[in-house]
Order: sequence, then structure tokens, then C-alpha cells
Amino acid sequence: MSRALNDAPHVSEAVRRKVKEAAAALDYHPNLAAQSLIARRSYLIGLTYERPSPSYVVELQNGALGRLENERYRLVVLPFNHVASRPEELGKLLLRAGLDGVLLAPPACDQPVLLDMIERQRLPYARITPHSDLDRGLVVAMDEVAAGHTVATHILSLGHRRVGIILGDPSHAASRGRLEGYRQAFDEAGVAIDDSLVGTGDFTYDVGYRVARELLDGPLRPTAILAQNDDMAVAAIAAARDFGLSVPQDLSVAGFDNSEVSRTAWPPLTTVHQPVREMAWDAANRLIAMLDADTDGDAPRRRDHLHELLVRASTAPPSSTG
Amino acid sequence: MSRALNDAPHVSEAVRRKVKEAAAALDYHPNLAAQSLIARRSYLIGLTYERPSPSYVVELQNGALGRLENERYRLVVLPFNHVASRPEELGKLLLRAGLDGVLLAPPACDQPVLLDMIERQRLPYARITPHSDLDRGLVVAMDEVAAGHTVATHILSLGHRRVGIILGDPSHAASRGRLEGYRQAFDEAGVAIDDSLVGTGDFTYDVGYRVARELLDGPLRPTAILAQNDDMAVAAIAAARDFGLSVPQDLSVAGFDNSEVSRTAWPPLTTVHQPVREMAWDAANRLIAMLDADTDGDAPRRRDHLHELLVRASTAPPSSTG
DNA sequence: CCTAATTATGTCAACGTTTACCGTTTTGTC
DNA sequence: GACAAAACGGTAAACGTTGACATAATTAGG
Repeated sequence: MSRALNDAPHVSEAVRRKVKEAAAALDYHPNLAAQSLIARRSYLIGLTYERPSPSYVVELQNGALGRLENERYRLVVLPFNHVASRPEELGKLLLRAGLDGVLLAPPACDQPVLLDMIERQRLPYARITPHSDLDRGLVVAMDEVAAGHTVATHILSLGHRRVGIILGDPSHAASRGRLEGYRQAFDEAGVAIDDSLVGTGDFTYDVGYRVARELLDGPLRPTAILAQNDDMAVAAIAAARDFGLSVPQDLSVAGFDNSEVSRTAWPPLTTVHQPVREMAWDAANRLIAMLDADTDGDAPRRRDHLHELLVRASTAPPSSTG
Repeated sequence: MSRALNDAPHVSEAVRRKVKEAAAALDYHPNLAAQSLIARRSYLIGLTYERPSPSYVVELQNGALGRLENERYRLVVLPFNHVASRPEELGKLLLRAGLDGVLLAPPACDQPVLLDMIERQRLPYARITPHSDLDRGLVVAMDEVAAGHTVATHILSLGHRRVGIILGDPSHAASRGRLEGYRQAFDEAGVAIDDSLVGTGDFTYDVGYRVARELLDGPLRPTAILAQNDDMAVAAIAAARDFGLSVPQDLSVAGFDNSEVSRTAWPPLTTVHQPVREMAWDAANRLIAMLDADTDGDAPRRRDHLHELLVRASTAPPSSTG
């Protein structure tokens, strides 16, 4: 009888114990489908993301799992590539997955079409570091502009003036936000951004490597490179090595994300710590709070997490010969 | 009516079309809990693994997801640390998760207690690269001994004789298997393994770094290091740098796994490609074949995948001064 | 044109829980 | 010891599908 196992009131201790013993003896496990059916809950939380670096995915996942650990909720992973070009497909996938709620990482969290779909079906969702429509749904954010500003200021204050920039995938709004932060820092320092030193990557090592080579091979070789994630920053270091440049003496390189590779690279990367794990935890936390409360009115809908500049060995003042 | 939507026979085209239109208009989605209840299936596949490198996790996950992509099955991730010391807890977790089947990565796949539990509850499972009880359950394997043999032979054939070894976590049977392969190769070459040059790591960068420093600081500095995964191999390169040794001139380093870091490290690592993604795909494939067939008799229970030695720039013959 | 076969549609039990309800027993109070 | 109140245990409806079965409508064959 369900009352005994679920510690409901109005049941004697003796009976409760006997039932629990019998259940244990028979290795009885309640049927989750039946429970779901009656509770109108699947106790499944979805996590959708798009092909970024392994360390990012794992951080994201671990953050969410950390919050779910002692809950009934389970995490279903639903990676999906090229959301920008086919948001409805992802929407269908999510709606068919029978989820109670979904965590949307970039760039899916910035697809209005997708948000429309899942709102229409009343599927609760939390957005991790979105960059548009910040008033929609639960939002867990990092101020990308401020983060970009911080790292660019670091480079400029070291004295660099010819600064190369490797942008991330243009479909990720993070790329634009960080660039905007760079711009502000450059403006404040009275330095102009040289468009010929701005290259577009896609957050992968390989493309980052190609773009870095182009920057270093150009007429105005930069003395520093701002890469929009760590993988591309590591690629820039590899490219520098090809040109016989040592980091940070001949070229400073700064990354973004504080991923594992930024620690294990040589030299260790100056980077910006994105508290991905904490943000994912927070997103899961707020999502399940909303699910369990069965109300979505009161809680603050947006929460900002702080970035942190980690100055390591890959940045230094430009050499006098530079 | 379910007949119309599920394309069952005995329903007129006209009715079928009308029902489907109405369903689409109302954004109707069948309730998965009710379907699960009657089908006695949750259409959930679990994946459990233990805190290894991000790239390994992502490969594993992507392999499994690749197979599940166009199936009804969804993937639930269930990482779990320190299985060796508490296998029953993982067993309970898995049994309570309401899964149709589970993919077990190391070291969970080598816990007899765990296998006993999930067998008793008739939870189908596939084991990815297990090392003991190879006749239990569905097995997707790589011959670790052969792989260890291959990489050790490579190092020996370059002429190295003083070879340091950094083992992985002892609770992973892979560590023992690879070491056994090293032994065979050393025996064949008539070279003895110097126990003072064997250190025990745990597959992490940090511990690998510490162990590598100890090896390089000892009385008999090795001319080559065999690390049992790439993260520790990269750590060994960093340690070598601390001692003013360049790789591969003064020290050869070989890793294991062909993880992303092995490509992006400098110099790029000689390593052994473990077809993790393919094995995970295969494990998922065989598992769902078993689930869908509702029989577990006929298919071969074990399948071996091939390793591949990738010789890159981190290994070279020992310098004459060595 | 009638019967039989075929095809289409409607009905209802079943899946395994939870919860509300109702009847019974125990406990407490005067 | 009688009564009210509280505690307990049993029963049955409900959750949203599927699939077996029954019934109704159509078609084919004699």
C-alpha cells in the first residue's frame, strides 16, 4: 500500500515497517511510469546544447547534475547542432521528449522561434547565458560585455596597441557581447580597433588556428591576441610557435572560459572564468523550484553571475622590439 | 483515436487525415507516461561513467546519442564517483531511474556486485571496455593488453631502454591491462621494467604531473615516459619543461586515448586511439537491438574494436647523450 | 437480393500507481 | 462506561494511452 512506503500519515508504525520489509525483500521498485501518469510529471529535465568544447559541455552537465543529485529528477541530454537554421526541429524534439522542464544553453536559448514553441506548450525552461530577449523565461546570465571589457582592459593596460581578435561563432550572441566589451575598453583607452586584425572563428581549435595564422601573417603583426574561447587561444599559441614567436615574450594571448585546456596549455592561459558549472546549477535550481512550486510568479526571473579574470602566464607587456 | 495516429490498419484514409489534422491543430502530443505504462517501457537508456576526462565523457555520450538519434529512446546521464567503494549505491540509483537499459563505462562495468544487482532486476545492460568477467552481459571491448603492447613496442623500437611508466587509477582495470601489454613488449625486447620507474597516477593531470616530476627527479632519469592517458602525458610534458628537458629530444612521451588534448598539446602526442565513440555507438546499438527484440539469446555477446597507434611528434629516438 | 466476407468504427479493460472516500477500530475525555 | 474524536485500513476511481473485442457498415460473390 502506497501510504506505508511514502511515509504518509494515518498508518501505524508496525504496518509501515512490515510493508517496507516486504518491499525490500522483493526488491520492489514502484513503477515510475504509473507514478508519472498520475502525477502528471515525468521527472525528466532536458539539457540542450550545441557542439561546443567538451569541457564546456561537461561543466554544464555537472552543474545541472549537481543540483539534481538528490532529487527525483533525472537529466536527459539532447545535443542539437545548427539550431539557428532549424529551431522548429529542436522544438519538436524537446516537446516530444516528455520533459518537465528544459535547460537551454547557447545558442538555443536565443532562438525566439524555439521559445515561442515551448511557451505555447507550457514547457518550463531556463536559459543559460542568453543574449537577447532577456525578459523571457528564467534567465541565468553572465555579463559578457563586462567580461570582454575586463580582458581587453587587461591587455591594453599591459601596453598592447596592435591587438588581434579571434571572434567565436557569429551565431552565438556571446561573440557579439564580448566584442562589444572589447570595443568599450578600446574606446576608454583611446585605442582604435583595427578591423584588419579582427578574424572570425567558430570556437573550434582548427578554425582558430587558421585565423590566427592569417593574423600573424598579415602586414601588421599584432603583439597580442584576444581569442573568444580557450580552444582558439591555444590554437593561437600553436600558430605563434609556427612563426617562431614565443608566448608571452613576442605575443600575448588571452582566452575565455577557464576550461581545462587553459590550465594544461603551455604557457597557462590568461582567461576569463565563466562560472558555467555554477550557472547550470542555478538554472537547474530555479527550474525545479518553479516545477515544485507549480507557480511561476514570484521569484526573480533573472540572475547574474560574475566573471573573473584569471591572469596567467600567456600575457605580458609587449617587448620593446615589438 | 490511437489507430489513426499510429498508422494502424483498418482505418480509412479520410478519417486518418482528419484525425491527424486535428491533432496538429491542437498541438497534441501523446502522453509518454501513459504509453510507457502500457508498453512496460520507459524508452530511457542510462549512461553511467566516472569522472574521467571531459573529452572521454563527451565521446562516450556522443557515440551513444548518435545511435539513439532517430529512435524513441532518450539518454539519461548518471555519472557516479567512487563506484568501487559503493557499488550498491549505484545499483540502487540505476534501478530507481526507471531505465529500459543501461550502458556501463569503466569502472562501473567491472563491479560484480553491481552486475549482480542489475541482473537480478533484469535490467538489460551493455558494458563498454570491461576487463573482468568478459562473459557477462553485452560486451564491447578493446584489447587493452594489445594496445599497451603496441605503444610500448613503439617506444622500445625507437631504442629507449630507461622507460618511465605512469599508471592510471588502479581501480580501472584498464590500468592493469595496459601495464600487462607493456610487460609483454618489454619481455619480447629482452628489457626489464625498472620498478622504481613505475609511478601510480589516477588519470588526472595534477597527479600525473606530480608523478612525472618524481620520475624525472629520481636517480635514473628515464629517456621516455609511457603515460596511461593523454592528460597525464601532457602533464609529463609540462614536468619535463620544468626540468629544462625538451620533448622529444630529451624525453619521449606517449599517451593513451587520442583525446582532443593530445592533438592540441605541444608537441602533439603520440597516443593510442581508443575508438570510444564507436564503441559507445555499438554498445547502444546492441542494447536497443536486445530491447526491441525482447530476446537476448542469439546475437554475439562480445565485440572487439581495434585500437590504433598514432605516432606524432612527442616520441623520437633517445639522444646519444641520454 | 441475400449471405458471407471484409473493412471500418466504437467500447472497454488493462497498465500500476495515488488519493479521496468511507467504514472500522482505537484512543481520549467526561 | 458512553460518546466524540482521532487514527487506521480497505475500496475504488482516476491518470491517458493501447489493444482486444464487438458491433456496424461496406463490399463481393452466389
